[in-house]
Amino acid sequence: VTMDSLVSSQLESSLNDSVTDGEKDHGDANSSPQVLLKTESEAAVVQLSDGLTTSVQRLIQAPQTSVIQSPQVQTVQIVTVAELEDGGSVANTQKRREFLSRRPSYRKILNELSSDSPAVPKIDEEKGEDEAAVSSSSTESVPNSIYQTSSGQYIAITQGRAIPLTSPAVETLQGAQTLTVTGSPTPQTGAAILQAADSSHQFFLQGGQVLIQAATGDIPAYQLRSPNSGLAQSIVMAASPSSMQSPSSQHAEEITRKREVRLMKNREAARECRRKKKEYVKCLENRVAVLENQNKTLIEELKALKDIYCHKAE
DNA sequence: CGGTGAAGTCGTCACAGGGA
DNA sequence: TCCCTGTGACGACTTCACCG
Repeated sequence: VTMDSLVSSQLESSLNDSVTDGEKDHGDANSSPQVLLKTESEAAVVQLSDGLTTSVQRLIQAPQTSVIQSPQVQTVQIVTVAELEDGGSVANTQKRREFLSRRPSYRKILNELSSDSPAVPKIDEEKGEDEAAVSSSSTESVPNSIYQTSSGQYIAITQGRAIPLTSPAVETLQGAQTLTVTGSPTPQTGAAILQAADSSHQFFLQGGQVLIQAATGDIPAYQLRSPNSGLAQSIVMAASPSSMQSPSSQHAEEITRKREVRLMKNREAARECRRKKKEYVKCLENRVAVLENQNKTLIEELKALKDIYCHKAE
């Protein structure tokens, strides 16, 4: 193994791709693949023993004066496994895009990191497990989000599905009508069950939200309200498109609805992705701090050993 | 106090990859 | 092959600090 410098522990890519794991395998240098590392300005080229060439980026650079060159703790960050082309004929942007699109998800990366190091927190596979626990009935589920489409349809997104909502039994309340029709099996103040239009799903309205009919007429409008505050959080329209439109426009309506559902889901996905990305970056920063500390400790330890050795030699 | 640039946030699009 | 999900890119918008 030849290495010019101590490089950062593999962070970005899967641990399976890492050359060695400095935190874990201090005494297991033999199992590491052979690498030849040629440092360049920012990145370095690593040739693995199996002939695979890859680009390596140095995240943490050891001080130039460092004398620690133990092969056991040398780790590299593999940025891309795309083969390096001699002429570099592919445009930079294209390469960059290729690299970016091939990155594994933050969840994957973090979970792999966490499986290696218990200090690294895992990202939950499923968001809202606690919420799901609230629901006990098999037909009950907790919608991640309730939306109104531009066509006026009121839908809930749950378990990756968009489900239209309606009211199977409407109670009249002094000009306002509640869509909250059944009590929760586990009674909870302000909690309610909402029945899906296809009767296949019921939704548990959390946070004491109730659905109030806010307008009468051809297109009923509903508001999500908290019983405590009484403030309307949003106005939604629960009319079914098919009840108002000709069959010819239903197709276009369906396309629009599908598009809106897709946009909605993508919006949520983007939010979730950004959240994970932040978590991931935070995790990396923590790891950098840990490794820096470790490095510092090792340098001090080495200095102390050197001192002892020099004293003995004298 | 208004103009301005940097940084952050959000929604949308495009696309790769995985599962059915 | 199709559909869905995750994620980078991009533009629009907001917030904030700085400056004249």
